This record gives sequence, C-alpha cells and structure tokens, in this order.
Amino acid sequence: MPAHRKLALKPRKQPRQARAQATVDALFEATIQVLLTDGLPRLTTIRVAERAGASVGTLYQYYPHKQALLFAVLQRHLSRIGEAVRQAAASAHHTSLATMVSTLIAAFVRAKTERLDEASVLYAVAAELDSRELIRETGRRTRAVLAAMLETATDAKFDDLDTVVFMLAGAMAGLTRSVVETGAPPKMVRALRDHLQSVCLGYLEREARPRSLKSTVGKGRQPQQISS
Amino acid sequence: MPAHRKLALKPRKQPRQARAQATVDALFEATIQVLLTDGLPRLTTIRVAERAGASVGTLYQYYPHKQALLFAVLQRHLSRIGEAVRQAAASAHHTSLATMVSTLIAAFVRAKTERLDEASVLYAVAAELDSRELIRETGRRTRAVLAAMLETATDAKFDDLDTVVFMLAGAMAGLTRSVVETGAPPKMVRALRDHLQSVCLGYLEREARPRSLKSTVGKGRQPQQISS
Amino acid sequence: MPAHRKLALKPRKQPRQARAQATVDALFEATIQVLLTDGLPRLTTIRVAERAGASVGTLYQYYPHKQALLFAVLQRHLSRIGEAVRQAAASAHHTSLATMVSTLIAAFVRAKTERLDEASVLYAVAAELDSRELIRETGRRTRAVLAAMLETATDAKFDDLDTVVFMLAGAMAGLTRSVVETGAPPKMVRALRDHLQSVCLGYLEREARPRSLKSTVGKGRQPQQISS
Amino acid sequence: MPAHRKLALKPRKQPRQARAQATVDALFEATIQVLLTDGLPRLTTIRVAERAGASVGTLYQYYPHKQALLFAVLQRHLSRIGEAVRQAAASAHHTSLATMVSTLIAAFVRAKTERLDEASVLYAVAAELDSRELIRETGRRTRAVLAAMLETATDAKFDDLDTVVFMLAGAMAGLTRSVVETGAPPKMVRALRDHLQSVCLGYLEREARPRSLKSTVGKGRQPQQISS
DNA sequence: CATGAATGAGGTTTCATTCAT
DNA sequence: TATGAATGAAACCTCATTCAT
Repeated sequence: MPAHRKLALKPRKQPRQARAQATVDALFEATIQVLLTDGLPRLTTIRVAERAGASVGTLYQYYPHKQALLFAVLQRHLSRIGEAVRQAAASAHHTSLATMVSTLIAAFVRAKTERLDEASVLYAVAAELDSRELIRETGRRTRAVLAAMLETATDAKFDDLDTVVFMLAGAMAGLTRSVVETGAPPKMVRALRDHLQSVCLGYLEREARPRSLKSTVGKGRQPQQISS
Repeated sequence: MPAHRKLALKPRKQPRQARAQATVDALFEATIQVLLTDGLPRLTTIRVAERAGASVGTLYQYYPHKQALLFAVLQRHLSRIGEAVRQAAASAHHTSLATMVSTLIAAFVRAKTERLDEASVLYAVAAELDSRELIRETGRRTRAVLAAMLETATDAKFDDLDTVVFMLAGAMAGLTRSVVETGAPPKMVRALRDHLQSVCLGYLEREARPRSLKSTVGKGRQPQQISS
Repeated sequence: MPAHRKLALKPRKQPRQARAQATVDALFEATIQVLLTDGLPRLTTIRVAERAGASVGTLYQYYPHKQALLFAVLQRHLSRIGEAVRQAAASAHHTSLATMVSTLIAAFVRAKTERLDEASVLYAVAAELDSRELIRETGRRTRAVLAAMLETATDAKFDDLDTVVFMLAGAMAGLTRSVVETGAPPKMVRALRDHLQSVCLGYLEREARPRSLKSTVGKGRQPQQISS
Repeated sequence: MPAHRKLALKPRKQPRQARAQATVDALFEATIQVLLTDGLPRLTTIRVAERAGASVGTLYQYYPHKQALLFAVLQRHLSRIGEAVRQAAASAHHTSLATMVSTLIAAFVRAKTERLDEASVLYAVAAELDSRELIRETGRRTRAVLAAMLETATDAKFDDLDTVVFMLAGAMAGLTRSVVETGAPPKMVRALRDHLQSVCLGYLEREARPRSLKSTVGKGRQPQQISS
C-alpha cells in the first residue's frame, strides 16, 4: 500500500457571490471536459482554468490543489450513483429477489450511463491514491444499503450476507466498469442492464439456496455443481 | 477519446546475455516495488533504477522510455494470466458448463492471486492511455478463447454468444478487480474463487436457457423474473 | 549594491476620520502579529487584512502597496526610538559622560524593550532593500543628536567625534539587536541596560583620554594596551 | 517566534566526479554574486543557476531547495568566522585582557572584512527564519570559546562570566554588523578594528573590576558611575 | 468607502532523457 | 556497456494588485 502525505482534500472556500458560484461550476465542468479530451495525465490546472474561462489563480481560490479539484468531481459523481442506488434499494424493500435486482440494476446502470463520458473518465481519477479512501467509504455505504435491502427479500435468505453483498456490489461495479471504461461497442452498453441483472440474479439465486444442498466439504467451499 | 502521441512501446533490445536478463528481471521487480511503495505518480526512472541496483543509463539501454518499461511489466502480467486462462479453457473443452466455469475461474483466480501485490498495483498502470490498446487486445483474445470453449459445452447453447462471453469476461475481470484493487479483507480474497464461480455459473445457466421461456416483448430484453 | 525600482513609499492618504484611524491602527498591529506568527516571507496582504478584520481592498485604500505598509510600520517604530533618544540626549546636555550614557541608554533600551516583539520582528523588515535609505537616514539623525550631546560633556573631549559617535551608535544598536533579535533569554534582556551602559561608558572613557597617551605609530591606530 | 515547517537543510548529495565539484563551487559563488547584484528577494534559483553557468536542474541535484543553498552559503561563512575566532582565542589563552581583545578583534574583523561583500550580503540571509537555529548555535559555540579564553586572563576575573561573554560577543557582532551591513563609508570600516577593540576592552576592564566598587543596591545593577 | 473575486506573471521544483566519461 | 551529471520543458502554486459590485 503506497505511502504518501495526507492532503486536505476539501475545497478551500465556499463561493459567496453569484459570480463565484458560476466560476466554480465552470471549473467543475471544465475538469470533466479536459479529462475527456486530454486524459488525466495531461490534465493541468492551467488547462482546466482556461477551459473554464478563468485563470489559474481563480481555480486555486476554490481548491487548494489539483487533487482537491479532482476529488470534488469524483465525489459528486459517486454521490449521484450512491443516491440512485440508495433510492432504488429503498423502494425495493420487502419484494422478491428478482424485483430487487431489476430495480437496483436498472437504477445503477441508468445513473452510470446517463453521463457515460463522465463515468468512463472518472475511473482514472478513482485510481489515484488519494481517492482510495473515498472509494472504500462509498463501497462500505453501498454494501450497507444492499444488505439492508436483501434482508427484507420475501423469497430468499443468505447464510453469509456480508460476503454475498460484497460480491454482488463487486460484480455490479466491476462488470459495469469493464463495459464502460474500455469503450465497449454501443451494443454491449445497451446489453449491459439486462445481462448485469442476469449475472446478479443468477448469483443471488444460487447463494439463496439452502446451504445443505451444496457440498461444503474441506477448506472453503468446493467448486459448485449444477443441480444435475 | 483522449488523443495522445503514439510511442513505440517495444523494448529497445532483447537481452542476450545472462547478466542482461538479470538486469531486466531486476528492473521488472523494482518497478513493482516502486509502484507498491510510492505509487504510479511517484514512479520515476531513477527510483526504479536505484531499486534495481542499476543506473538510469542502464535502464535506458533496455527501454527507450519509461512507458515502454511499464508497458512491458503490464504485458508480462497479462500474458501470464492470459496463458493460464487459455490452458484452463483448452483443458475444459467438451465438458459441462459447471466444469468449464470451475476450471476456468480456479485458474484465473489462482493466476491473479499468485502475486497479489503485482496484480493490485498494475491496475493503475493499465489505466494509462498507452495501455488501452494492449488491454483491449488482451480482452479480445480472452473472449475468443472463452467463446471457443463455451461452444463445446456439452449441456448448453447460447443465442448471443458474443454478448454472453463479453459479459462473462467482464464479470470475471471486474469482480476480481473489485476485490484485488481496493485491498479487500483476506476473507473476501479467499472467498473470491467460489463466489466468482457462483456468479459466472449462475449467469451462464440463465443465459443458456431457451429464449422462449423469457418474456422478450419490446426493444431489448425485459427485466427478468425468477421462475415463480 | 543591489539595484531596485524606486517605489513611492508614502501612505496613499491620511486617515481623517476616527474610524479610518482605527483601521490603520488595526493594520499596523496586524502586520506585527503576522510578522510574529508567520514571518516576513509569509506575510501577505490578505493575511494582514484578515488579521486586521478588514479586506484587502481596504488595505489598499490606505497603502499603495505592501512595501508602503511595511515601511510605515518600520517608520513608526524608528520614530519612537528616535524620539526617545532625542529627548534623553537633550535632557543630558552639559552633564558628565556617565550621566549622558546612563540617561541615553536607559531611554534607548526602554524604548526598544517596551514592545519587544515588535522590535525583534522589525529587524527583518529593516533588512529589506527598500528600507535601507530610511535606516541610513535615521542613523544619520541619531548620530547628529549624539554628537550634539557629547560636545557638551562636562568631563570629556573627543579628537574624532564623528568616528566615536559612529561607533557609539553602532554599539548601542548592534548589541541591542544581538540581544533582542535572536530571542535571548530574559536574563540577558534584563541585563542589557546595565551592560550596554558599561560598554558605552567604557568606550567613551577610553576615547576621551588624550591621544598622546596612546601609541599611534603607523597608519591607523595600533592595538591598544591597557595602561600597565 | 514564527511557526514554520522544518526543512531538511542539508545538501542533497555529495558530488562524486570532479566535474560535479566544479559545478557545486560555481553554484556557491553564483549565489553570493546574485545576492550582491540583485538582493535576497530577487534571488531566484534560475538566476543562480544561470549565473553559475548551469541549469536549474543541476542546482536541484545538489540542493533539495533554495533554502538549503542559502543555508550552505551562510554556513560556510559562519564557519570561516568561527574558525578565525577560535584560533585567535586559543592563541591568546593565558595573556592579558588587552592582548586577548586585540588578538581576538583583529582576527574577527579581518575575517569579516576579508570578503566584505559576502559578509554584508549574508546578513539578509541570516535574518531568514530557517537560519535562526544555525545562528543561535554558532553564537553558543563562539561564547564558549570566548569564555574559555577569558577564564585564563592573567589580569582579570569576572563575577558573571556568562553575561559578560554574552555582551562581549553581542558587541563584537553587533557593532561590526552596523558598520558592514549599512555600507558605511570606508573610513569607518578602516576604523572598525581599533574602535571595536576599544569598545571591548573598555567594557571588559569595567566588568573586571571587583564588584565591591560598584553600587549594587536595588533590583539589578544601578547606572554605573565613573570613578570620580 | 468597503468588499472579495479575479488576474496572471513569476517563482519553485520535478523528472524523462541525453551523453561525455 | 555502465554510469550519473546535466539539461530544460513543464507542472504546480502563490500573491500583489485591480476593479465591479
């Protein structure tokens, strides 16, 4: 785990005048634009400021350093996704696994796909060391939300909910990432929602089966067999 | 899609003597170590050379530039994984879905987990623009291998094999990444193999079912329902 | 001798209202405080204004630029000291050397020590190029005052009054600086007055002796010997 | 006392090749030159490098940051002076006060005056916060050397040697500074040695007198009287 | 008068890469 | 071949100063 100095990643000050708020918004949007057209390694504070129609100095009025700017952009993105997932999960409490999955995945994929460019480009930002904690914390919260939902499923119970939720969230995030980040063909992007639902539902149904039906001899679980 | 200059990413020359091979190995290992302790943004050629017990000059004897070194390290890693997957897939031709999945996932997870640190740290390298093509090409090959295997499954057929393989590969890579990259607790790392098998098998079983059993009204597939 | 642009170092306008005077006082005090806590290199106009409970704009209402503010603060300090010295010197005309010295030093040390923090911190400001002329001019005036006083000494005469006064002033300022600037222990600060008197009186007594008693062979004076 | 981060002020690496040593020397000399012609506030790393006929990068090979460079220059200067004082003091052990003073001051003034430009310009560097500790430490050592010498004086004893030495050192450094820093007329520079001797000898003779001859009533010592 | 947002020149520092030894 | 000193473009960030509100 790489060592590095902890930076305060908070914005430097809140804009008080209307003009200032406009500037901050422009910086935000410019950051995504630059990420999109130049990529993270060529994102410089000057370039962002220029794209926003502002000067570097202005950028630094609101963000103490480059990382804080990127952090803020990532944070907003993750908040949106997190919020979508939270609402979907809340609305699916006390329903069947199938409903839960279809509701959840639909919301998640819609949120991620809504601004496909932003999503694809922020994976690079998320990989930066400084974002690690934010990512982890977001993961924790999402898993809590999923666990709370799954516990109310009308047609399923899980022995090891923690692990199941961990894998479920991982599969959702991971598969989506695979599709979004690499710039997969539109066909695959369109197919994502249904197939992700299939992936998740297939998994959950398997894990919801009573443990007794599975061979559980030896250390860890054995490779599972299809019911013959 | 970000623009970027094309660099020749091939090593400058092949090491012919034993000493040279040792140097190259040391550079490889040093790269991983620096990535681990300092992170990609603080990986400098001098630091890598020092860690390898060599000088910058020597590094540049073998690689025309930094990117080439990183590229080579990533390539070796991907080759290993790819080779493991290829062999597993070949060995599972003409078997059941369950066998295929358990064989494949076991090999894939073992390969990824073998050097957990290397795997976790190379995701950052893979995110670099220059690696995109390598990643894509590796993905294509892996999918071809998987498709060839799945076509010989004794107990399943797939309407849209391309899409299924795309999602299968995505789920494998994505879920593994989620677990490996963020430094998940050991418990989850240990659980990965079985649950990834469950994820994949659950998905493939669902997709292998005859289309007629699913409601397919409208454009795209509808949210799927569990068989009541 | 370093070259530098000439700036108008005068305040921009004289405060006429009570409120304005309060602002100026606050700016003065804030300058000292910032100097104390952050040091000259980190003294910024915004920081000073904030400490003073004002805005940068307001600061620039009273001073055309940062140098002018610092200049003004230094000037006020030097005026105080100069005034104290002038009054003490005037009051000691036509007295003995010993009285002159004790009166003078007492006043000087008291003035410097009164606001020890201010004094200690302004040495840094005084070192700035722009202050050089102010320092020199202040030095000239002080020496004139001292010379005028010494000429009326009832018990001493000096061959080379210019030089003696130059050295006397230098010793006073220099020794005081050594004690004040480096943050000497309180014991030394307390001892300063008496010992500075001793230094000055010892020197003046020596220089007041008739030249004939000293060996003055060669260019310049020879190393002096104690009367055996 | 201003707060600020502690920086490692050590040079970054020792030059190993002859060429490198030449570069370091050039950087050293260039620093003084720039200080002389542009002043501390306009001393930039680029300017120093240019003047040295090198590039900024080279400068940063040997000094981790600007402060370290300035620190090194100041340190060398102080070492020279310190060494001169130490030798002079050592050579004057077990002699009379007068011999001690004349030996010491002669060496001190010669060392300071030898490179008058360097000395005058380094006062500004010494004022920087980062140099404070170096200054203090140098002061401590000098005082120890002076105390050791004075204790062996054949014709004098001191009640409070600590204080006397503190003031003696302060007077030496302070008066010299007053003369050197402000760019005093050559006449005064030439007169410095003799008059500084007079100042110091006058002071020490006074302080060496038996305490009983001084009025010591009340808090602290009273203003001293010339022996009538 | 006061405010504080905006500016942008300029300073510091890093690091990939070259090349004389 | 190996070394490591030197280069300099380019990035980050600061802060004195202006000016619309």
